[in-house]
Amino acid sequence: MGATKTDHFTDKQNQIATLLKALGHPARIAIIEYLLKVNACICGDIVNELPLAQPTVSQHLKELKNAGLIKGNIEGNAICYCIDEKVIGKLQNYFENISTRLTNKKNSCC
Amino acid sequence: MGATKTDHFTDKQNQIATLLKALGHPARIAIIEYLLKVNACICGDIVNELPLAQPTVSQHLKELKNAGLIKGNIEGNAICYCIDEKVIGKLQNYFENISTRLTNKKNSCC
DNA sequence: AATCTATATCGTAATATTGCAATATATAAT
DNA sequence: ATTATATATTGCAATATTACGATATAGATT
Repeated sequence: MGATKTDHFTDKQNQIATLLKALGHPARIAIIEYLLKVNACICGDIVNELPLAQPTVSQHLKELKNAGLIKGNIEGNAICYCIDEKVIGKLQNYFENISTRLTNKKNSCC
Repeated sequence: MGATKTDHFTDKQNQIATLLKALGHPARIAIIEYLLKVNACICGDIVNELPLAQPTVSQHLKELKNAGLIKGNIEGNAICYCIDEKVIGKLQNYFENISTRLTNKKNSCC
């Protein structure tokens, strides 16, 4: 096999999994953190920041874009990349919800 | 290639990526959500909850355990699985931090 | 038009992941 | 001791991911 059985899970589960999978690689975490660090949208520059070849970076950017985590606007002959706040908010809420439910629970056995 | 170049990134980036990668599969999200839903540690039961064969579920549980997201205590001839609150808290903080930094930033171009 | 710069796509090799049948292990119950 | 139950491990096939060289594309500059 090798193909994930997405059809057996709920849409929400698949959506969250897709987002987290997209962030589940250090290069893509590094991209997100770089976009944050410069505190602006980046036009160019990303390839030079990462220890990976240009096609590899391009591929990682594509995956982040496909997952909806970043947006890319064409800006002259460069592309302006930005983090999508909404999606990050979604993830924040997801983990916040889990956290509160865990603290309310008072684990008995572990 | 095919092997992730973890050595080129910071420890923190690799740690976060490892956690998110472990959660980047709907079956593992479903496991976490089931552990939450029953509001207790689960001894047994998980295999019957998921639309996957027992060895597959066992493998997913192992990955969650390796990433540190769940803990498993042997309880008779079953195993008692629980979510590790600390690690979830870490993820919550991570996304909260990104969120606040994003709202402070007031995206200019996107 | 020719050239430069930035990014994307193609092709491909190396490796990792997903899923499961078969089998092993280990405790519980009879 | 034998059997039942729960979970893990092994082995393997199908598929996905990662990485990059080569090449394509597209706007900017000269």
